Parts: sequence; C-alpha cells; structure tokens
Amino acid sequence: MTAIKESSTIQQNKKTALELCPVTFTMEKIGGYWKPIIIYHLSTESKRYSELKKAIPAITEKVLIQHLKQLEADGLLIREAKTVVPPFVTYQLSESGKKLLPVIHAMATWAFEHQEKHINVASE
Amino acid sequence: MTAIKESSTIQQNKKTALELCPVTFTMEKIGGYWKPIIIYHLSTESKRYSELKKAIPAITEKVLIQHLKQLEADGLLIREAKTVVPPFVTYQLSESGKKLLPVIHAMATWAFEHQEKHINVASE
DNA sequence: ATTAATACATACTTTAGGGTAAGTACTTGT
DNA sequence: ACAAGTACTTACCCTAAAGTATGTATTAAT
Repeated sequence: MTAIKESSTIQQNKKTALELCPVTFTMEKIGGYWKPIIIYHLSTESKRYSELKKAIPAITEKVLIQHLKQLEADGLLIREAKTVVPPFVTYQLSESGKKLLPVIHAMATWAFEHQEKHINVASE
Repeated sequence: MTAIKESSTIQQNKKTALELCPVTFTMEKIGGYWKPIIIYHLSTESKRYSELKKAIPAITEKVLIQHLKQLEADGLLIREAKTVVPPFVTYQLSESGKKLLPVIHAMATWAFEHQEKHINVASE
C-alpha cells in the first residue's frame, strides 16, 4: 500500500520497538490521527463507507480507505460487500476490535483527568 | 524544539483530532516509538539520564532528550537536577504519569491477546 | 448518450518525526 | 595542559505518513 524501505534505520527501530514493546504494538494498530475516530464511529453499529465519509468530513478518501484496509488487515474490523451496483459495503468491529473498546475508553478517561489538571495548573 | 508549520493542513487536522478525540490526545502524549519504553523503564524507579541511555542503547541522545523534555512538558514526568559537576539529573514519573500505567498495561494485555490470535490464524 | 451513485485506486507533493554527527559547559583528576 | 565524565544542544538529512487531485468500474435511470 505505502512503499516501505525495510533497510531504513527507522524501520529497524520500529521493528525492535514492536518486538520489545507490546504498547508500541497496540499503538501501531490504532495510531494515525483518524483511526481512533473511525473506531469510535463503528463502536455502536456497523456503517457503510459513505456513512463514515459523511461522519468524518475532514478526512480524505485516500486516508479513510487506507486506514480501513489497514484496520481490516490487522483484524480489527470486518468488511462486508454486497455484489450489487452501486456497491454496498459495510464495516464493523471484529471481536478483537471490540475488545479494544475498554482500552480506548481507559485512554479517554485518562485524557479527561489529565487535561483538567493541566487546565487547573495553567489557570493558577 | 521541532519547527512546526501551524498553517499546514496536517496541523489543522491534528488540532481537530485532539479536540474531538481524547484517545488521540492520549496517544499524542505517549506516541513516538520510544516513549512507552522510556515510561516502562521509569515505572518502577527514578533513573538518571545516563542510566536511561544505557537501558535503551538503540535510542539516540537527541531523541532521548527530546522525548524526556516533551514528557516533562506534558506533565508525565519530573526532572530533578542536582547542581553539581558532573551533572546529576534524575527522571521519575509524576502522578499523571503513574496514572497512565494501568492504561498502558491494558494496551499491553490487548496486544498479547491479539498477537496470539493472529498467530493462530496465520498458522492454520 | 450521458449522468448519477458508490467504493475505491493512483500519481504526486508536503511535512513532522526520527536519525547522523558533531559540539558545548563545567569541574575534577593527572 | 588536557582528558574524562555528564547532560545536554544544534545543524543537517531521510523517510513514512498524511494531503491534493484526479481517475476507474459498473449499472440504472433519464
């Protein structure tokens, strides 16, 4: 999808980090500014490609599809396509994807707590 | 520290994502291949700069210091410097940093579960 | 014949982050 | 006089990820 130079130092280090560090592994899966947002929109119900597009207007189609393919390849979500014209494609969270929800929720909770603190400190 | 072009679309989108999405906010704080590893090394005890360097040989000094400064600025860790020569500087997790540990642990747990599944699928 | 609708694909550009390499300040020991 | 140790700093380069813009396939409706 995206050309990658296996030999680059950055790739070597990434690989090392992925092997050493399960946290990095998880962040790889949900990293990228839009992935958590996509997951959020799929957290309650499956959605069509075009629905996602409408729900997240700022994302470009290239990046949306790229993330969807990656999330699918990583086993976080399931793509279902009806062979009709015009196409009808839906995306939904897989079991693995659903298991990620509490993790994501914990991250969000920490964010709110931490943000509050920072605001308090800043306004002293 | 690193020059940033506020006007770029990527920065605009990042800002949007940060405002919309607390998960992105959290990932910002612990993103970068080395940050979770640094946090891990500080999870049990405070460490000197040089100890961190030895503990994570693959990281360059520039990136190490850069991440440490960022983590400090984000309120995740506390720097203490004794005014002696040669310098003696230690880093330890702040309260916010410590509160992140269970979150990080949840991410790691998910990684192990998810990795296993993928291995099983791959070896069928 | 052309337009509309959907779900992509692809060539090209920009940029933020990470990597390389080298230098700095300050004092103690030789 | 200078080397050693510690904790940085800075100038420059490279790459992966994100953005821009445009194109494609298929069929039904007009």
